[in-house]
Amino acid sequence: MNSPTSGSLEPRKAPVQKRSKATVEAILEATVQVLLRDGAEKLTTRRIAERAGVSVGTLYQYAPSKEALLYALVSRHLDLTASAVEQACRTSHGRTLMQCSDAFVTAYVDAKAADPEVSRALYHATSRFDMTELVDAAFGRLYNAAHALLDGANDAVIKDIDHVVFSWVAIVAGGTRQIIEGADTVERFPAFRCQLVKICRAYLETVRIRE
Amino acid sequence: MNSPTSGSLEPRKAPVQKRSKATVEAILEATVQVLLRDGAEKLTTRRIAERAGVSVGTLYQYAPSKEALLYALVSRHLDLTASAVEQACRTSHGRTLMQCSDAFVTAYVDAKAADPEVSRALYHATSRFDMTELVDAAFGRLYNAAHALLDGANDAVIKDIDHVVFSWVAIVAGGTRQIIEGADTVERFPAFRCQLVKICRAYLETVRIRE
Amino acid sequence: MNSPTSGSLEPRKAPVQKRSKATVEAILEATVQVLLRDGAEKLTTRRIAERAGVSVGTLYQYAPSKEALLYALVSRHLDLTASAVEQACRTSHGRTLMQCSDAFVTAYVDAKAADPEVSRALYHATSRFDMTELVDAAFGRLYNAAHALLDGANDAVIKDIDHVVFSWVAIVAGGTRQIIEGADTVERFPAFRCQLVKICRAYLETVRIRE
Amino acid sequence: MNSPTSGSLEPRKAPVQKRSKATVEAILEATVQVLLRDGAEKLTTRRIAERAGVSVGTLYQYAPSKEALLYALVSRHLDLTASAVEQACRTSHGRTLMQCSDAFVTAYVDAKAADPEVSRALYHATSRFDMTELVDAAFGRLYNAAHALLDGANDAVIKDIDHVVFSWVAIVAGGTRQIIEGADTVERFPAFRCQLVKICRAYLETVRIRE
DNA sequence: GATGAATGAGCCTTCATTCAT
DNA sequence: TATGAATGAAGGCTCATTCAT
Repeated sequence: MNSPTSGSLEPRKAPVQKRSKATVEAILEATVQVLLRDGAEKLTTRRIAERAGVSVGTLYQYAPSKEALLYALVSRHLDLTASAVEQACRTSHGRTLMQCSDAFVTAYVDAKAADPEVSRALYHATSRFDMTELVDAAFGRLYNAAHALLDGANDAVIKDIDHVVFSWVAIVAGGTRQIIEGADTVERFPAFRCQLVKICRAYLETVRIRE
Repeated sequence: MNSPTSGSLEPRKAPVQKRSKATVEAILEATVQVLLRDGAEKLTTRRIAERAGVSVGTLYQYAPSKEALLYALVSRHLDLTASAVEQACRTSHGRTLMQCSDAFVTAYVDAKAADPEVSRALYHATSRFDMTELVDAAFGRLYNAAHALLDGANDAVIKDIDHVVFSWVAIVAGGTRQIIEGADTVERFPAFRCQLVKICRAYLETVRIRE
Repeated sequence: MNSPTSGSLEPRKAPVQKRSKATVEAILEATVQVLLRDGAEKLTTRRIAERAGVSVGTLYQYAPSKEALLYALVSRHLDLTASAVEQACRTSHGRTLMQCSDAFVTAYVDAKAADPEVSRALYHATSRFDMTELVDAAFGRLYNAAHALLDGANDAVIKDIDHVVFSWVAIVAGGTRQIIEGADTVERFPAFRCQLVKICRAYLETVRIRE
Repeated sequence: MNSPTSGSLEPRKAPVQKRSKATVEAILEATVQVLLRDGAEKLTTRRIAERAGVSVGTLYQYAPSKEALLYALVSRHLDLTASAVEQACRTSHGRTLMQCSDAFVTAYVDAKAADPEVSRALYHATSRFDMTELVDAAFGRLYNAAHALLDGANDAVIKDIDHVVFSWVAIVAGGTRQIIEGADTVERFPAFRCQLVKICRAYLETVRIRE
């Protein structure tokens, strides 16, 4: 899932020791905090280090660059989401179309909603720093998972499956982002989740070929 | 629609004279150009002024800050979109639910797809510089338009209309953004548009109360 | 005489206006001053700007990098020296071997001794920042000039002229540098100059083939 | 030979134990290696320690600072050269002027040419970090040795001996440096050495008073 | 003694913004 | 009114040096 463009985006040293591990975690956590409180604009290495309670030097001992920090953070987050969705798809493989739909939607939404603040911060990071590759890779995984899932539904065949998958993922991911980045995230989320389930059921119902 | 955080985001002088107006236009246009060609990263006042064929000094005569430039640009873009959607909603007021759905969806999508590159650039700008208020205001308009539209459908009453509107707008706007910011915008767009129409029809169908 | 390695080492803007020209001059002069007073170690852009009485920003308006500053300075200095020597060689072309020797030696030494402080500063700069190309180019000019000069002497033919030129230039340039970088530059220089003249006469006398 | 400006430049602990001595040696050797391979630009304590196979902490146990390392290195190198020259002078004491000349020149040149790469690296180091005192001290020894040597020549008395010694040493040392720092060190060196011998003979011949 | 994680001063450079011409 | 030279705060990052383990 990694393919750095220039210069390493990999952590500089493996956090073998406990202390180090904690430091790395603190730095990543601080990055999110700063992103959240001060915005991507003010996300400076000094602020990150400060919030993490370490010096800039220490920060650079673990991350080769500011960009790499975001890269790591986003990579991890996307991986978590993709994994959760893949897992759900595997579990629901062979069930009914409606069950598949629900599984996919709730897995994705719940993954993003688990920590909406973090999700929001990383949405910011993603569009500020070019992370196209990371995002594309993650979406590739989602497409594959969704494709396999629909293919395996035990009570349906999907017409025009490629377009369906593409559009389905788009509205699930895009809709979710819309909510999370929006003004009143938390309160509205449960209702949206509920509606999104309906939307997807309704949609897939229309593109199925009953068997 | 404006409520700047600090300092005015309004143009410094009203472009009463023709020349002024042209200059303002050139500057805004240049801003988009730079955004498009060089990316948000390299969007500097010097570049903008250069591309616009004026000096930095002149630029600052018409815009109080770089941020204001983006603000104006995004504001205008969002306004265009919202207006297009409002127009479509007005036109389709009192028609069937399906007609309403199609009208809303296609109006929104087409507004964004008219110049996908510009849309993409402005998505970037939006998340780079905090423009929450602008975005929220625009969404407010969309919500209102959608609400009125559904309310006026001549063959349906919508259950739980607030949540429906909220979620509907979310997937339309979010899905569209997803596509536009994605890797292969242009090719995939028509197919997505087509599916999105289906998705919304199917959804609204399920939340209607037939009359 | 210029062949920058990476990134431009050329001045960023041509100093067309008087003010600009003065600024550029002040910056270059300041660079020498800092080099002299604080040493190459402490040659920072901030110090240079400070001493020049301008801001760092201004400094960077005229020089794309700190390295370029040194590059320009050294380039100019080497060019002055080489030009002076070439001129002297041209003037003495066709005279006696002893006259040629004297002309070359005094031209070189006097060029370097004109402002020993500056010469010293630039010796430092030269070995601190890689300016091999500049130095090599300048030496190339010296070799050529010396070669032509000896070739044109009206009362001698030189044995093994390549080696002679090479060694001759080496001791003239090297000896001069030694003195200038040494502890008591000023006092000792005249005596050295006088001896160097003798040295070179004696040497060339031994490698001549009388005609 | 040492009179540091601030802080001691002496090793922190006398390397009484064998292991210590070996460590010190490894560190110094590593310093040269890094200087040679990576250049003075990249001569960092971390790299030195790494190459020496010790930790930075250990490095600082034996050297009070990076500068001290270079100081020690240069000091040793200059001492070697000066010693070699002194030895040669002692050996040739009382011989003919020409023999004395040859002895001095070849001793110096050969000392520097023994490992031209190291010499070159240390020339760099010398002008990078202010080592005036070290260099001056070394030259003092050379002057004394040369003075005594000429004084003791069995077939000549030198006119104006102070100036002669000064200039003689200057061209020998300066010329040699010129070659070693130049582009094509190795190939040209033998020829230069040969010419330098001639130059010095010719020179001293002209300043002798035959007895 | 040895280690290497942590420190933080300080470096080079950019760029939004101002203001004298 | 237009210009663009000048400003200087601020950013990312390095590296000599220290000190708890």
